[in-house]
Amino acid sequence: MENSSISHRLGRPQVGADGLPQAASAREALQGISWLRRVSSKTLDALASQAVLHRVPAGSLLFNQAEIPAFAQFLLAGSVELWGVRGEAETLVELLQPVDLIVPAAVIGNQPYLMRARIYEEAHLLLVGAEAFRDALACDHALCRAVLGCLAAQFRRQVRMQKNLKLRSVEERVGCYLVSLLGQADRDIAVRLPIEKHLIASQLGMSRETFSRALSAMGKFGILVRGDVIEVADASVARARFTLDPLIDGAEPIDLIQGKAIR
Amino acid sequence: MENSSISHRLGRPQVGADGLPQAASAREALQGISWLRRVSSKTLDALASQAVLHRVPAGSLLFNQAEIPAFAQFLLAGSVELWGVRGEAETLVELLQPVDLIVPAAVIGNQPYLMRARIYEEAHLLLVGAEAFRDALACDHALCRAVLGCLAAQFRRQVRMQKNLKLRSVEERVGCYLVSLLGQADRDIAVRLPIEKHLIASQLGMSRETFSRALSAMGKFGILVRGDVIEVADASVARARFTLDPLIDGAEPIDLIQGKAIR
DNA sequence: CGTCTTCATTGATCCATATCAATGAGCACT
DNA sequence: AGTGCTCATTGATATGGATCAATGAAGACG
Repeated sequence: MENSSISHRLGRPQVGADGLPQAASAREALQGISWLRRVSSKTLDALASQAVLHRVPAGSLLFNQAEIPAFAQFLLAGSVELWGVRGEAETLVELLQPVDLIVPAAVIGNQPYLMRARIYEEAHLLLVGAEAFRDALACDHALCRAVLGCLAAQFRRQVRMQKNLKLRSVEERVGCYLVSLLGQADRDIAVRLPIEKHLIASQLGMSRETFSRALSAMGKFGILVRGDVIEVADASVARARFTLDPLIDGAEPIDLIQGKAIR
Repeated sequence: MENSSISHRLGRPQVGADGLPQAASAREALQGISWLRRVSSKTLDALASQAVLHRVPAGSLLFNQAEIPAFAQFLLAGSVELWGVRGEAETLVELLQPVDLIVPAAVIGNQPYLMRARIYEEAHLLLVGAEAFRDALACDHALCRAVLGCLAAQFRRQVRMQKNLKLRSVEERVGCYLVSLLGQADRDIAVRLPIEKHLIASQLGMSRETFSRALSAMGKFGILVRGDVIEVADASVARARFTLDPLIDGAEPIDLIQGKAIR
């Protein structure tokens, strides 16, 4: 894609290259997951002994809808598309970012997956046999709490998305999406779209064509999209038109279980 | 509303009347929650000592969006509307049925509610101070597992709804909704809509008018809606047109944590 | 360099769905 | 009976967004 001389705030995560601390072993990988920090070494050992560390290339199918989970999968690096499928049609339900669990809700209850999972950016996964993972949940309280926090964040992201879909028009969804990408800065911002446009369109619940048209229409609010770079001379107009709602657009902290220290 | 002579499969849950075993005390109420059955008496005692049993009339506001949870609320009987609100507009995200926890995701992480909760049918609630509940989660492993199962079911319902919204047209959503109400029977079925039409419309993500029109259009498939009763002479046509997808329309078992016996 | 492929844009068109407005039905209250 | 209320229906109309089809731009590859 073309690239102008803009150098402010750019930086799409490069597919394949990851700057994360490389985990040499499953044990080290588990150790490095911040929201597992309160889990005992013993349990981490037990999990690690059952675990496989996997590097999975972009495009790989992790699992399909209706499959019964074979593994609990920790996403350590890279990213994972979660697709809802119905016949020919499919929709991007979420794009999972590390570090997270890949649909623990299905694994916990040994229920069929409701979504198809595909690797977006080459991923580092840690796989634990589903049964072993459930056993660990049954044995280790701290692990259970950690997963509870993780799942709570996932639930809240779903609620946010349902509100976004049902309470906003296409233009608003696109506008808010872009504004949320901008961050704090107010003048002469340039940000790269983090993923391909057709993925954004699907996630926002519209066709690519509609998304494309909505992007051009953003010019009215001072947002110019050239290729995968969005340029904003003055963000105030856009911010005024597309007021972010912290109860829709906000981020969800994964690590909900804090120690007593937080109070 | 008018009522024909149809007597098959009728029975909207009567607002206010509940046939459930009346819990005289918080302790008994907790005891009666099947998915807490593995939680120790000690913890149930501890919770009960902090808990208040409440009977709340229809229409009451339980909490608003953006509020920080003051209580963990168990829905023992009745039902609760969860509304996503944005300015003037609001949408019914879910209608909670007993026995369930009311948005534990917010309570667990001490995060602002993303939804407004209102009593639909007069409800029996068990309230536990949020902090006390989090402490109990921190102390009791079995409770933690039970909540994990509860939350997993809630997450999966959200995913189902997002798929329903993004992958189906209005006609399909309405058709599948009605077909899922029919149950097994094939001939001469009459079922009452469980809730008012404007609530169904909001939950399915459409305007009341559109819902109303979609209902009349169901005649084409052998589904007649008269007042709040849907009558079906032969369900085969409707079932053929509106094939239920178990990964969208299925029910979610709340109690995911089974004992070893299940295997 | 040309070709193929993938992804995005753009235009023309159609249809689904929202919106606005009026009417109607059932129900509570006086 | 009459009034007002809520909820649902129905019609007319507008428009948002999907769909179909064609074009374009940017890599990948031989």
